Amino acid sequence: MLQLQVIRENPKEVISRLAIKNFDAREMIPAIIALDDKRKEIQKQLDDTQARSNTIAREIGVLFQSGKKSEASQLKEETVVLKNTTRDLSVTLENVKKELDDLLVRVPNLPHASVPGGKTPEDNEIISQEGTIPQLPEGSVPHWDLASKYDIIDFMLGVKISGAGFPVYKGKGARLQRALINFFLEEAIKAGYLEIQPPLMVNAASGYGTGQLPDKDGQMYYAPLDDLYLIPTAEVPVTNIYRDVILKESDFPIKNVAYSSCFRREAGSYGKDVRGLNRLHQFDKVEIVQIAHPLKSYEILEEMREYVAGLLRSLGLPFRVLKLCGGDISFTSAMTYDMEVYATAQQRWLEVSSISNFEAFQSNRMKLRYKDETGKSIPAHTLNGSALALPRIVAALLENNQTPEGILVPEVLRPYTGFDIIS
RNA sequence: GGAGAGAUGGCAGAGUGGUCGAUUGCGGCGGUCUUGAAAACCGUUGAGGUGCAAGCCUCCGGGGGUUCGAAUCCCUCUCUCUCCGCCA
Repeated sequence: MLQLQVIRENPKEVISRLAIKNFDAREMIPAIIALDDKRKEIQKQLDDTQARSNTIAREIGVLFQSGKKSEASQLKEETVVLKNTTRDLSVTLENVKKELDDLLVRVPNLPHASVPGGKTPEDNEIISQEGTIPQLPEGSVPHWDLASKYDIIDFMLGVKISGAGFPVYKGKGARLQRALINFFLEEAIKAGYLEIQPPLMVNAASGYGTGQLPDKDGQMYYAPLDDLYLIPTAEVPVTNIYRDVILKESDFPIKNVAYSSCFRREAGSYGKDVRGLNRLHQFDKVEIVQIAHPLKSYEILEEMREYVAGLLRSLGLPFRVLKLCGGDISFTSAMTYDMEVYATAQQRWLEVSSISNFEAFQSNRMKLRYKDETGKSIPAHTLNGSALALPRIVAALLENNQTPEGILVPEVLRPYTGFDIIS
């Protein structure tokens, strides 16, 4: 969530920046400030009452010790009134705080000044495009047909075991996927990331920390018996490592990489978009997370974008980079780049990575701070990006690399797969 | 799943009703000494709210209660550890 200080200091700017995200905050922001004023006022009254109670309690202690019982019991009478006042003020304060918090958590992150306006994905800005879109041979088919032709991914078997959106990878399909995971992890380690193997289930506090809760609880699988959520991305457990942590400035930058399975209910999705590997309930992803000094976070966002671009280049996939517009950027993000690869047989771009700077939005919510040279606690900036999401990479590789002899494995993967063609 | 023990500052570990936000040690930071370092010695060192500041308020796992006053007593929840059971 946004820092109250930011809202109080620049209410007009906050409102106009939120308008870029198509969020109308014209009523909300003044309401938040008014509630905070009220909070301060009640807090002051409560503090004064408690200060008086504390003074009296100390005096009574002294009086008892010196045997002045009647004077002590006289003072006790005043405390009865103070106790009632304290209780009433505490209740009021809690209510105001809750009301304030309910409003605050509904305010999206401010988009960075460079984020373009716009309402739909069509308004996203195409920053760059590289790689050659291959000329496919006669009789080329989408990846779901290749999957069954070479018996490497079985969608119907997944339906039998679990349901739609839970494919079964077999043989060279499974090995290709495992090779990609290892390749992505090793590249990240070379780039200075620390590998993390996080839990795949998280508690509610972690869901709140990264912003999946309370908004998107319907998108996560939930185990009510144990009150645990299946992670939709490794971002959740990895970023929450740093929840309630106060870092030193010398700790920056923190670079973590994690492979995990990801689980998404994708409630409400249907149609051609969900065919084959395009959209799944369970998929694998390698995620990079950085915790950064606020002055460095945008530099790091670019570094992460360039890192992911490097992965796509080495796999030989044609890709483009989008800068998301205000309407398409997520609730928690200040700036997001999407990376899309071209799946030639489907003739469409598939999103394989989303790289975001959350600035202090997540940190503020999960109390992730660092101490500056004056000893003051300041929220750190958090960033993350997919590097990369597996299924759509697999889809694009299968489609783009198909030949009459079989599917060619990119050079860089061969040390990991142990084979160079799927036939 | 059954039985027992416990939860205090970055860590270790005192404190069982009255200036205790908390003794002490380690660690961290600053200094003295030293060519430099170590050792030794001195000082400093939790978080949040509010205020120009002094200060005031809150926090000893979470919540509730008793009391003029709770880290300390009571209830409750959560978690951790030990033993038993089960188990990749």
